[in-house]
Amino acid sequence: MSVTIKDIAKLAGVSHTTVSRALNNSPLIQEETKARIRIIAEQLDYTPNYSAKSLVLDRSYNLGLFFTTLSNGTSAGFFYEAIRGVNSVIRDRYQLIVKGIDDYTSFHSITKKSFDGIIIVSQSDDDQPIIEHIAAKGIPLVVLNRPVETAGVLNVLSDEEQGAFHAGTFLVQQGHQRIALIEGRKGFKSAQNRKDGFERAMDHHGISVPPEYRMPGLYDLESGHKAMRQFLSLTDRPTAVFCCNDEMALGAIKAVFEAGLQVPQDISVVGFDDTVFAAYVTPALTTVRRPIEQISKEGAMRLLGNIENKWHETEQLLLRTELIVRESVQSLHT
Amino acid sequence: MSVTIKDIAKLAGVSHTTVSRALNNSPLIQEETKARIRIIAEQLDYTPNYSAKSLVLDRSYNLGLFFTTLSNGTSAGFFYEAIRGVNSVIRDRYQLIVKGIDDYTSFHSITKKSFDGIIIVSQSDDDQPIIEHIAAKGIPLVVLNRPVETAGVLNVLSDEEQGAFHAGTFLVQQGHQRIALIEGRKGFKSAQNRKDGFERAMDHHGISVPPEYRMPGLYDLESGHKAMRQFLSLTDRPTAVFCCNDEMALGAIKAVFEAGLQVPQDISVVGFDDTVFAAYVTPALTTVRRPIEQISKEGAMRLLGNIENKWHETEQLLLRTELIVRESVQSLHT
DNA sequence: CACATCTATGCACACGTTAACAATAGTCTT
DNA sequence: AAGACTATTGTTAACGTGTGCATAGATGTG
Repeated sequence: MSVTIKDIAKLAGVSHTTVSRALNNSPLIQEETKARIRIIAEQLDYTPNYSAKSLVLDRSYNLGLFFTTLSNGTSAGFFYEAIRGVNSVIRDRYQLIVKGIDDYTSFHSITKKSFDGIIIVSQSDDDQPIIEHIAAKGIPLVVLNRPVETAGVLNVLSDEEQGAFHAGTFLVQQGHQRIALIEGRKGFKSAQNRKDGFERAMDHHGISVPPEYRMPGLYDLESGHKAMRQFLSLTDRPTAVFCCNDEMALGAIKAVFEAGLQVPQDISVVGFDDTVFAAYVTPALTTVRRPIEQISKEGAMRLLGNIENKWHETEQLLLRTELIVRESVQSLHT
Repeated sequence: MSVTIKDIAKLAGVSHTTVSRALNNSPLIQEETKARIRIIAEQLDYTPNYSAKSLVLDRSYNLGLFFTTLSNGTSAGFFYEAIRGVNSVIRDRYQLIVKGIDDYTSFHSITKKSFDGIIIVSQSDDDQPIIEHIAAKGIPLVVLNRPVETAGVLNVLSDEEQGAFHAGTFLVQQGHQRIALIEGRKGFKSAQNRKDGFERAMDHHGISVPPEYRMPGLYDLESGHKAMRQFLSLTDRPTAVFCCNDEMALGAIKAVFEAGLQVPQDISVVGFDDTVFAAYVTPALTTVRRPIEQISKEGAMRLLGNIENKWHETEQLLLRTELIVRESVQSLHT
């Protein structure tokens, strides 16, 4: 039905071996012959059968891009930027297969034959089993966004603990003492890191955060909203709230306005991630920027290097986060 | 290196054909034999080589999910919901390959062998060539989000013109007369539809929209911001602005606040899409909801039906949009 | 000129799987 | 009891491509 190298061979009056070599630009074939074969291939609109190639070359031309989950807790902006970053690096060379790890009932089908390499955007320690599985199968792997110790696994992430530390410190420097925290989704590593960084900042500046100034969150708008309402109901309410991501910050700000109060005049809010809308909400959100697209690009480049040079570099790459000061924090200094 | 059916055959003392049949649960094989072979396969941790299967079965187990572009103009929320919807339908049965159409330099590699089916989330008439190409190759195809006439192509979309008509009508009903428009990205079909619906509403209610009440936009925050600044500089500024998506609406609202004015007291704003944050901005955004996840699920289901039953249903499915009234529109009736 | 060397091409097989056809043994029918 | 039929398994080829080895002609070499 579709055109094969044998069809080309027949028309060119050569063996299919010669066609194969010609199309792969083997030095064994005369330039003249190559040219002739290429023209015929072109005319017949020949496309190689990748299944056949894969079978004999033992390469799948597939890269996996796995997220902890596609259903919940992964923010859209994050997801988008990650895919975009990876895609911009791999372009034509591989097909990008997107999956949620929680969609797998068994890792059985993840083999060296079906993936030339895998990128995991990991948000949770629960991803460890799949990481071990992939590493054990000897598939080139890079894990983004979460520190991983597994041998032979590349690792690219940003220093979120440090970012949160800066954000916390900034609040203190602006004169805040009563500072509350809305935590990230339980089980997500980033949630832990951000909380840790925040608390280190508080400790470092001798500020204590009482239990009623801590609320759990789910990284979504609604949980930020709910948490802030809780804070507002306190008799001694905080003057500033550190939210573990921008979406929760947005929900929190909403709650403040609904209570008839102002951000930042009555209460200051800090987010994390610097999502696209952070600059455009009112007030513009002070937040911590995390170079997601750079992380995914860097990760993809390292993965390709690893696949193609068969060269394992286990070093961890830690990219810097950056505090972006906008308008959502009030200085309490007279 | 890796386990094949021949290895299993050797251990089971049968031919590899029997193993193949057993693992595919062929009725030709005795239950007892099947059981024995399955156990051995399990023990050896056998995984079929999909390249080999593909080669002989002439199926790739791949579904393509193509977007007009991954780089620009596709909003993150939209992208996320589309992938999520499709993914939830296909689950284990296929691998989902995500691509931007503008990444293709040639459609040459898109063949029946490499994709069992394709879903295009199309935003622009410029996608027509690839649609024709895929249809010509006889690959099952469903186009989402944009009307398509090409024969044999399934089509699922929402009635955006109607949604925009409702939004425009709503503004008029609230007593607005001076109504401005921030358009969507040029070349995007949705931009045209939304504009058309809006204008039909204006015509229908006998309201004219002068040229200075029309600004181009790019579907992003910044262009909405810029357009609104333009409107605010008019001596006779509009009382309401219809923005062709929520992101531009958010940018527009920002511009209003920056000018020291209030939404909706001084100026009303309507968006389109009902993105996750629409309910959480201040004021909560009145907008048109578009069932993206439903569209993508419906599209994926139809595609699978088409692939598996080889059954072409060319009918177009038009899903309803819905006006979500929140707080960003002021009623001008006393 | 006989022999070695090099160049361009072909032959045959391999990759792992499925499927058409063949073969064998057992069961049923009349 | 012979022929037909059934149930189960095996033999062999096929899918499309790449590669080790053989081959044939050309060229060089002493």
